[in-house]
Amino acid sequence: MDMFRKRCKQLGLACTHQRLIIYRALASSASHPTPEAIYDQVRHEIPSISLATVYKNIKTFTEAGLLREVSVLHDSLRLDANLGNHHHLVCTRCKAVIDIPEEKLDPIRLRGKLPDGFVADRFLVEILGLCAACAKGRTN
Amino acid sequence: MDMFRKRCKQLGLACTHQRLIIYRALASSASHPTPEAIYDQVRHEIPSISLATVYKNIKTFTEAGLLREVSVLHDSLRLDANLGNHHHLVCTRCKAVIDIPEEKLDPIRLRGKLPDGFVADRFLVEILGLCAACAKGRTN
DNA sequence: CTATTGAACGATAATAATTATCCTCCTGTC
DNA sequence: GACAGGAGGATAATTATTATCGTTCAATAG
Ligand SMILES: [Mn+2]
Ligand SMILES: [Mn+2]
Ligand SMILES: [Zn+2]
Ligand SMILES: [Zn+2]
Repeated sequence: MDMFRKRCKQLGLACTHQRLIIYRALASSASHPTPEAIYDQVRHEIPSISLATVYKNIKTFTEAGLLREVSVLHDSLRLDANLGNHHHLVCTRCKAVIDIPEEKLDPIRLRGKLPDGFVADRFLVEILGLCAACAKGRTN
Repeated sequence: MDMFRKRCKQLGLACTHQRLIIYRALASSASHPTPEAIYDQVRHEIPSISLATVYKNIKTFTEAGLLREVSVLHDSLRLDANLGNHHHLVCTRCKAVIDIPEEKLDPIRLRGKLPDGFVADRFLVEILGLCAACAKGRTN
């Protein structure tokens, strides 16, 4: 956890008490928590912390590469009337979603058994990257 | 598009003018639109339509299996401090996210070239299904 | 074709999630 | 220890989504 201090220095971020606790809460969790869940966790140690601080630091950490968002498209509901099996290209910058046929990938196959009693229904594959427009220039 | 009338009858849904136009907007779009985008599109034909109607019918269609949501976890931000390569099991009922090592799947590999000028960065795989608790009983 | 009726619609309020604002305070540096 | 700028806290504002409720319309029976 002293490694966190170093990373902050590298990144030019102040290593505040709040940041340390927030990061520790995240790093010690296996549940992929929401901002609210982190807030609830952190309040055990810093009862006076503001939810806005949690949000701000989540963003800061994510931009710094200390954290990842589990889903790129969580900001707004996106719908698909194409019920056939296919995958998606997702532009991480403009959030464009482009169909690609499933034959464009080697088949997705499990090796061995899943943990717990998890019952799998289907595989969802997103190829993250930049769409043509975003890959080129600034303006999209 | 007359097939839509049939599906509605099968499902016990009234085939309203609004539903027809909303569904047509979705079916004819390749962009995986947001509810707002559908609303804007539909308003060309039904200027008086309510945004709430669009939301309600999106939900109706999704529950009926006429539509799919592109991302299962769009409702709230979920964070991950595990930066190593791994995949996720996602419970579609309680939204639990569980890590699985990438060796649990055959490697994801592209066959041939991607369309457009899309520049891929990484593959994101989610195994959708039910977690142990949700697979068993009602209460979770 | 008309009457009937429950489902669906439109308007809008309410809730939830996230971001912005602004003033105060603390970390990092000298 | 003093200083400056970034960071935190409180809270307002914004955005996304859902709930409420009175009115209207699609489906069906007569
Ligand atoms: Mn699609
Ligand atoms: Mn993970
Ligand atoms: Zn793009
Ligand atoms: Zn579950």
